[in-house]
Amino acid sequence: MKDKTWFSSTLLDWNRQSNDRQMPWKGEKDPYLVWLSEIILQQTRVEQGLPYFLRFKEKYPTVKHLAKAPEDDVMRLWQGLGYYSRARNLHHTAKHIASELKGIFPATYHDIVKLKGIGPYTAAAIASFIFGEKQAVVDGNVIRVLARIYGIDLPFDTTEGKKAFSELAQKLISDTHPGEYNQAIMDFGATVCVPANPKCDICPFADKCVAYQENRQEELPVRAKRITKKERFFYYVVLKDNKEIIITKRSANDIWKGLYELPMLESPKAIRKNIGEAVSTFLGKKVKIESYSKPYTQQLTHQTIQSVFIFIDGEDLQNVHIEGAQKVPLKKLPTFAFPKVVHLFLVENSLL
DNA sequence: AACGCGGGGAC
DNA sequence: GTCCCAGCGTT
Repeated sequence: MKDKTWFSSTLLDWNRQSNDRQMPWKGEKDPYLVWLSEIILQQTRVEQGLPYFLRFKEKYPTVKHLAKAPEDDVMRLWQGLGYYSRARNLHHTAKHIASELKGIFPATYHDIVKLKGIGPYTAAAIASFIFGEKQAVVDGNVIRVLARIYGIDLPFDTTEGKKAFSELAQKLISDTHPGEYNQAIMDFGATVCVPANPKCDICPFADKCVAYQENRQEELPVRAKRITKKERFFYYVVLKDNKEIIITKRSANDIWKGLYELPMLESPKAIRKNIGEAVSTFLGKKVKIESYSKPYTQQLTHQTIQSVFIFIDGEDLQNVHIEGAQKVPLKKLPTFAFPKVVHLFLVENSLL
């Protein structure tokens, strides 16, 4: 019979009998390290985030180490992981904790959720794992597990849907072992109730699972909105001599904010001719194009970006003036964080 | 309430 | 190709 604790006790039984998922931050009692792991894992698979967690823990073992690091160093360590606002907010909050909170991490969900970069999910995770507070996490795993077992076809990416899943999650969480419960439901979603081809044959909920009983596993959960991709065309200008190169920092509220790149001209559509003119206008002086790199196509979640790198013939770096640009020794390039495509170009051309 | 934000892996 | 991933901040 489905009594009040049916869900949580079934889940905790599964966790103790069948869950062998190991991760370095599991059981961690230092709130800084749990916080760090949770930020890294936002919208990121464990396997992808793991090496980053180990590198951050090694380089910044405490919140104070992180707080006194230059932002460029933090971005450099985050390079390649994506969603770079996570790194900026992580650093911002580390400085806030070190200076305003005397290095002490807040101890309640209410106070934790106020921190920049920490929302309902991360606050619930930290509050329950570290402080034993009864706050249910709601992430992609939890939504999928609950949608299937309880047959919820309300779209989860709406205000109404979010509220419904949060309330159900909070109703189901274990009174006595909230932290273990939160960990278990996410492990369960990540290993058994997976998005495609869930392992219903070994699922302890199967006989009560609405989705399984009605064979609707692939239909649940329901998302309301579909992602629309936009196309963008980036034309990068390689301005270098034997020892220096010109780079710029992305500062607009756009993709890759906080990272560095080469001077770049963006076009709403592919420029098929007169690229020389466009580049000359961009640089404010007549230039002759020496050659082009191969086109680099990058598939991101919300946009497709095609980038071409343009080599300029006989350019004199002294006479180039680009707003916000800086000339740096080639040797120093490894200290800057670049978007994946720029990094790849630099590596393929032996500049990095 | 709606939108923007990376990169990688599974299918 | 599409979808999803230990979500969040901004507008």
